[in-house]
Amino acid sequence: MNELDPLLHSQLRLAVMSILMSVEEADFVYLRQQTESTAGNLSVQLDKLSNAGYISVEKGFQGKKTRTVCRVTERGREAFRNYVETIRKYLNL
Amino acid sequence: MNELDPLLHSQLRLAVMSILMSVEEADFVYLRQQTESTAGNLSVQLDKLSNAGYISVEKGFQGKKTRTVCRVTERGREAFRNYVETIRKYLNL
DNA sequence: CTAATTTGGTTTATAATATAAACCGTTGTA
DNA sequence: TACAACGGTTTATATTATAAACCAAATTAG
Repeated sequence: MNELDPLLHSQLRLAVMSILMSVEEADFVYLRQQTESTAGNLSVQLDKLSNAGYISVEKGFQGKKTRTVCRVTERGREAFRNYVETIRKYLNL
Repeated sequence: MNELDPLLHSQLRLAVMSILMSVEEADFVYLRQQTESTAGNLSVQLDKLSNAGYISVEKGFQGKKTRTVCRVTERGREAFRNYVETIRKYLNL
């Protein structure tokens, strides 16, 4: 039995990756709404995904308001696919 | 997005449940071998699953040696199935 | 027989993780 | 000019996973 990538085996980070896998671009506010997480928690988990190179985080402006846009990187896609394959074995899927 | 049962969203506990779902009875030593976990870790996680009523743990003897046999309960089966359904949404499966 | 070693665990300490609370700068608004 | 709201970040806390230390019984070695 293989190890489950600890970076992905976390409820919130998995939810974020799940969204980004299907959407290709999502900002902080949207992720917060979809995941129903607190801003602090989301911020921390985005950092971790970013530091791992699984997502890119771009801070820009929407008019005068700041806007943080996230995208999954190719590395992130691969890690996600790999996680899916691994956990399928645990779930007997 | 639903919550992932924290009792099952743990590498080792999920591995144990996965095994028990397909085997219907497994002892401590077997689980230790299959999961490649330390005895301490396994002991703790079995306790948690047991306290949650997800598995039954029976301590008996095999000749003169002690033998701890585990089985998944109906409650455990249901929780596992539910976990699978929930995480499928995260994984887009 | 007695002393080590192994087996099958449990208990306890530690390290890592997730999460929320408190905070901060900017921007609209009363 | 305050003061609330938005978009976050940083820091503190509580939980969790994990390994290390330990224990009793059984086996093996001298």
